[in-house]
Amino acid sequence: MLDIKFVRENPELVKENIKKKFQEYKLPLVDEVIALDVENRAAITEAGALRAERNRLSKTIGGLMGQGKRDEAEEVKKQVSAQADRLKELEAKEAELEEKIRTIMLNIPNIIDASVPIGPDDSHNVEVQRFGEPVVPDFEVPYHTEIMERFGGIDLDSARRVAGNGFYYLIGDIARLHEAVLAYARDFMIDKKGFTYVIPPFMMHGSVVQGVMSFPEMDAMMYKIEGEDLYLIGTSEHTMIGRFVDQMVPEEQLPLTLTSYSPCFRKEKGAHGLEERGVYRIHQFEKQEMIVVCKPEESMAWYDKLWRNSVELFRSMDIPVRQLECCSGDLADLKVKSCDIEAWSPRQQKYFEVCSCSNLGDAQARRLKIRIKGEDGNYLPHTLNNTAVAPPRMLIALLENNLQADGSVRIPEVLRPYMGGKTELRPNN
RNA sequence: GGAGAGAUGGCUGAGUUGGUCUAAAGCGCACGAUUGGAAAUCGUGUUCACCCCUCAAAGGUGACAAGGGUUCGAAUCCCUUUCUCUCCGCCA
Repeated sequence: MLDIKFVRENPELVKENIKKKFQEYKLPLVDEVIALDVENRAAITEAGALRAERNRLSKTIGGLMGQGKRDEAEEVKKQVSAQADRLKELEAKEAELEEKIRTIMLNIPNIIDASVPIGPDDSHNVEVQRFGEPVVPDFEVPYHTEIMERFGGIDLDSARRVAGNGFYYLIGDIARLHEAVLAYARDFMIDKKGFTYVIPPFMMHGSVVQGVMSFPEMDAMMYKIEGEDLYLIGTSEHTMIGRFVDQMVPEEQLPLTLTSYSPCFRKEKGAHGLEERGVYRIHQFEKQEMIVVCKPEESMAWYDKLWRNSVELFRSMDIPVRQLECCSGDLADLKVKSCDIEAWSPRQQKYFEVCSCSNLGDAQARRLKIRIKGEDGNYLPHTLNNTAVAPPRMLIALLENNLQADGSVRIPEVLRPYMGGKTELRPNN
């Protein structure tokens, strides 16, 4: 979310930015919101003057009452009452205008970074760099659930009976591999990158949900607990960032470099390709996440560090990846710059998304009123987030890339301590 | 889940028969005086958002958990919600 003052002072820049994002239909919003802002400030000024007058008269009444001059006090009361209607009218107008302005501001996209490639949709995203050789083995790589089944590692049929489509039982070594990946990623972020490990709440109040996402997003993603004002989180970012909403953070604490673990629950309403026989897009998964809150001038450096962390992490598990930069049209409105880290799928012989790294600039901080108490005054920090690992989806890449010709799966060295020292998984039969 | 008590500035904490609350006092912090330097002492200052404004200053409005209500006027009275503490119950 942009600052209304910024829009007021730089309307042309904001419009240029909207064009870059191929959202021409939003252009009229700029002039509209500026007009509403003028009206709103006029109302605020007039209401302020009326309240000042009311406060002054009320004090007079207090004085008169104290002296026992009841009749005179009654006279002054009438004067105050005379203004009451106008003030009420203005207050209603203020509330209405503010709501309208906020709604529009939420729809005006953040100013994207100058380096973001321009394009209308995800087909124009740009592959920046590949890391590791995308190997195509000379044997057939089966569908990921089939690999898991060879180890007796997955039961989707029972999961469907118990919870419905989009859930899974992971069993035995596959379940253990799932946890190994999370534990390794956690330790990687703690020990190698110096991030602070956090386990946040996995549920939150409706007011927090409304703070961290828009209504359509909420409707499409969030599960609600019946009879309670509680929602299951769709990502730990919800409660990790929610922690700072309306807070003033001392500058000494920056940069906040956090790595959080949580299960994630998503309705995936309207999402195509909720696959019946896989764990690619599902209602429940687990994620190790990176969150950074930093000074504005440092956010781009952190952005580069964050996506490189993901690359390093995946390469250490022998998974080839590439960095795919989101073009302007594919960039969510809140984001300044964003890229996906995609893992190589030998079966499909293409890359698929496993991490998403975003620099939100100060948009999220402004929207959620997260502020930094600095030496030279207060300011809005920049916020960033990135996926470390999100299994079971990432297990698809892990299994496919480490599958051997004889049907066994090699366990990457870094994961072995978390697998009881095993070097490979052997099929049951 | 039941009963009771609470939520006030960076912290502690007064204020609850509505009216100089323009939120006491203390601590902390910043600056200054004093000192060879420091401690102690003394003095001054010390929330945020918004409006007004070329800038600054001055001024204005709002904010005492959140939201709503009563009133000429609410930290104070009423309602709803959230959270905290104590006791009981239940529980990994």
